[in-house]
Amino acid sequence: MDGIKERLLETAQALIQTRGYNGFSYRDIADKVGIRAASIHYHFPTKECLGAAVAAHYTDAFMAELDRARDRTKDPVELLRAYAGLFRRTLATKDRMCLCGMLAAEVAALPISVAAETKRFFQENLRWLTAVFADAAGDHGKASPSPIPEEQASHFLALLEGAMLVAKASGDIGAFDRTVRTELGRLQ
Amino acid sequence: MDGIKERLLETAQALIQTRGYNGFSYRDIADKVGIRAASIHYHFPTKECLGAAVAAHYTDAFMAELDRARDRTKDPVELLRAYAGLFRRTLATKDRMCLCGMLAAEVAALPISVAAETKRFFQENLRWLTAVFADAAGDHGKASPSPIPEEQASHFLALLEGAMLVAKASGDIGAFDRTVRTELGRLQ
DNA sequence: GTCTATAAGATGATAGAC
DNA sequence: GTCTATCATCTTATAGAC
Repeated sequence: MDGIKERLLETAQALIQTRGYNGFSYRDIADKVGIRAASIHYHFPTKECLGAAVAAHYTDAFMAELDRARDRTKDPVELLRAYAGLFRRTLATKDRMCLCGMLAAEVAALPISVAAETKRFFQENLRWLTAVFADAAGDHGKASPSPIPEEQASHFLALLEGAMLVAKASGDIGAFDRTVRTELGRLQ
Repeated sequence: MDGIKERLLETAQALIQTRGYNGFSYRDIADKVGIRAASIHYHFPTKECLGAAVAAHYTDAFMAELDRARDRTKDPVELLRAYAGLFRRTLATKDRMCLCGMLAAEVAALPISVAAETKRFFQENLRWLTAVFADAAGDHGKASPSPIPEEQASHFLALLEGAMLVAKASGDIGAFDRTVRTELGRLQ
């Protein structure tokens, strides 16, 4: 099951994360995997199929990691640190953008099924983050104006996606780290 | 001076903002402007020239608007509200991504001169925002841990760029508005 | 499952007429 | 300045052999 289909998915994912959906071709994948471009159509008949499969696989893997983190700890700040860590790993180890952050920017140019999978990534992430922030609010006895969990979630996700863009444009991952550290410190 | 060169720039800008640098062609521009694709090469010999000119023009116009805002008021929160308003206009009136936010995501796939202009946009924006936050810090007599203006600038820019991505993926501009309103309220 | 061959169209770019 | 014509190359996708 760790066959060629997975290698195609991972290679396509890397290409989308660095070049965008319209910035890669079947041939680019073929050259990296060591197969002919036409052969890819056997596994993924169209580029839309491939793109949707990549986005779905990415979202599922992402959410699975988040659920594992939730099994390890219930501490909200610790969970948010783990959450930010997922984004950091993408940026630091491969100099890639968040797959769905990239696709979100291009959403107007995407086939519908790819756009739909992109939307799902954000929906599920916002749901997970909202639960974490709602938990955190319950911890303290509602101090100060008590922020809305949904807005905190949207804020945190936007901050991380944007910090990745700033880091990529500046060529400085430190910018991402500083933004995350400050935000986590503020939440504590 | 409001001739065809400007129409080509504006059309190319709109295409990059919605489809990305690799998501449009000379023919796309030609169809919208009412000229043949080959004729564009007279004004912009290569796609790299065109891309760099679009980014440069965008950054210059953006900074010019910010300087005008600075002439109107010195109130930091009012300036940040105006700053966020520029991003909102892009998102709301044309459903476009910030040009350089889009290019930042694709930076690994860009010709060097286009990547360089993208970097300049972020540098100049961070410089402007840093000055605003430094001003704001001087207003009060250094209350609490006194945040670093450079980090506040990077944070604010990242938040706006990311909020645009979240809004685009969700198909909900309200998400952008809520994020901005909450952040401005927090800064007051 | 992967290959070759091929289609049908898009792409960035150039040459030369008007 | 804009056109037509043309180029070499790339792109997604299909058909059929192995």
